Amino acid sequence: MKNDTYHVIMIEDNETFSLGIENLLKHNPLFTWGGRFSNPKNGLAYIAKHKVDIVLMDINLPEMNGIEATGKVKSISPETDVVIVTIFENSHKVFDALCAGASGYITKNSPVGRIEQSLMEIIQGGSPMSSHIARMVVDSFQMNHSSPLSERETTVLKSLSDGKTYSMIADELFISKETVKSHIKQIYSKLEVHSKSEAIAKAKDKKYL
Amino acid sequence: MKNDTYHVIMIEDNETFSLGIENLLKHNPLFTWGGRFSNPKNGLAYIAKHKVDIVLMDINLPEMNGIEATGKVKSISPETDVVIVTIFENSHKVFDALCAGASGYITKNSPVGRIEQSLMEIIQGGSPMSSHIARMVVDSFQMNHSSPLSERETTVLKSLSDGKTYSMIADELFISKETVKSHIKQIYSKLEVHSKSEAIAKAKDKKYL
DNA sequence: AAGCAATCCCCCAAATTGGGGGATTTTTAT
DNA sequence: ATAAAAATCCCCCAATTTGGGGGATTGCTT
Repeated sequence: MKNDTYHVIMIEDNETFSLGIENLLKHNPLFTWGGRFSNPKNGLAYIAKHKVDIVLMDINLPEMNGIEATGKVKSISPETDVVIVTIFENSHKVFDALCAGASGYITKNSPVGRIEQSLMEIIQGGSPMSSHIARMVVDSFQMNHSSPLSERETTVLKSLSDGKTYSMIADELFISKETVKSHIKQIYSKLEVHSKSEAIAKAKDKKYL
Repeated sequence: MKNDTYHVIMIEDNETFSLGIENLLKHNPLFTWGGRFSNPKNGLAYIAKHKVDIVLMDINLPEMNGIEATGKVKSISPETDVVIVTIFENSHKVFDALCAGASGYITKNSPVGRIEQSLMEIIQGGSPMSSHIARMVVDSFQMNHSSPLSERETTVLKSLSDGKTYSMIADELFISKETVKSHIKQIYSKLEVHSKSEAIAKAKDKKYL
C-alpha cells in the first residue's frame, strides 16, 4: 500500500535554503528528490506529470502564494501531502493553509533536522507542526464555557445555523413550533440581536456554538 | 505571568496507573501533586476550592464520563488545562474532548515518560497529542477539492449557512437578489436537493464548505 | 419565594423561499 | 473557433417563514 521511496519536491523562492534540504534528503534512502521550483506554476506542471508524494511549500512566492498553490496541488493530486515551510507563524495563514489542504506547517527557524523529521512524520501518517501551532489548532475547537444560552437554546441556534426552519426544528426536538419561537425570542434577547444572521454571527464569534 | 510550580491532579479510576504518574512528578520540581480522584465529582470539588493548573483526565469514569467532566472543569476554572489520558483513540472521542475544552490528548500505551513530557509541553503553551491524532485534527480542516460548486456558488452557500437572506447576500456581493436566486437554484440542482437545510447539510457532509 | 428553563398558545404584517419560465455576457476549455 | 460553464439579471406566483407583540403553565434550583 505504501511506496518504498517517497518522491519529494520543494516549491520555494530561496535557492540557498532549498539546497540545504536537498543535500539532507539525498543522504536518506527513504526519499528521492524531484527538484526545486521557484515558481509555483512550474511545480504544479511537474506534479501533473509525475507522482509526487510530498511537497515542501513556501508561502511567499512569485505569481501565486503558497496557500493558493497548496489548493491547486490538492486539486490535481489529492494524494500528495503538502507541508508548509515558512517564516510566518500567523494564525490566519496557518488556518488558511490547513483549509487549503496542507498536512503540516513548520517554520524555517526550526532546528536543522526538523524538516527531515517532519517528512518522517508525514510518511507515518502524522501532521508535523510546532507545539505552538498545535495549540492554536486545538484552541479553535473550544467553545466558550460561559455562554449565556441554555442547553436547549444552544441546540436550537445550532439547528438554525444548519438552515433549518422553525417547523423542522420543532419536529426534530419533538416540541411545538411555538416553543421554538419562544426559544429564539429568548436567544435574540440574550444575544441582543434582532435576526437569525446576527444571532448566528454573534454566537460563532463568541464561540457559543 | 506564570507560576514557578504547577499544581497537577489526576481524575482516574485506576490506582496503579496514577501511582506511576504521581511518583514521576514527585521527582520533578516543576510540579506539585494535588492528588488522584477516582470520582469526577470529588475532583471538581477540589478544583473549585484549589487553584489547579493541569488536570490529567481519564475518559472511562464512574458517574460522569471524562468528556463531560472536562466541560465542567473548564466551566468552573477556565484557566485550567485538561489533558486526556485514555486508552481510546477513537476520532469521535477526540473531537468531543477537544470541543469540551481539552488541551491535549494522549493514550495510555505511550512510552513511560510521555505523560511528563506532555505536561512540559502544556506549560510551554503547546498541545500534546500523538501524530496520528494530530493528523485527524488537521484533516478535519480540509475541504473536498472536487466540489461540483463554482467559487461563487460556494460563497453564496456559505452565506446561506450563516443565516443570511437572499437580499443580504446580494448586498454583500454587490449583485442583484435575482442573481443570488439563480446561484441558489444552480446549487440545489447540482447538489440534488430542494431546500436550504438539505443543501447546507449535504455541503457540510461532503466538505464542500 | 423568586428565578430560570422549557413548554405552549394567539395575533399579525412584512419578508422570505422555492419553483416555473426566461435572457445576456464573460470566462474557460477543447 | 466554438461549445460549455459561470455569472449576471428579469418576471410571476403561492406557500411558508420570520420577528414582534401579548400572554400562560409546569418544574427545578436556590
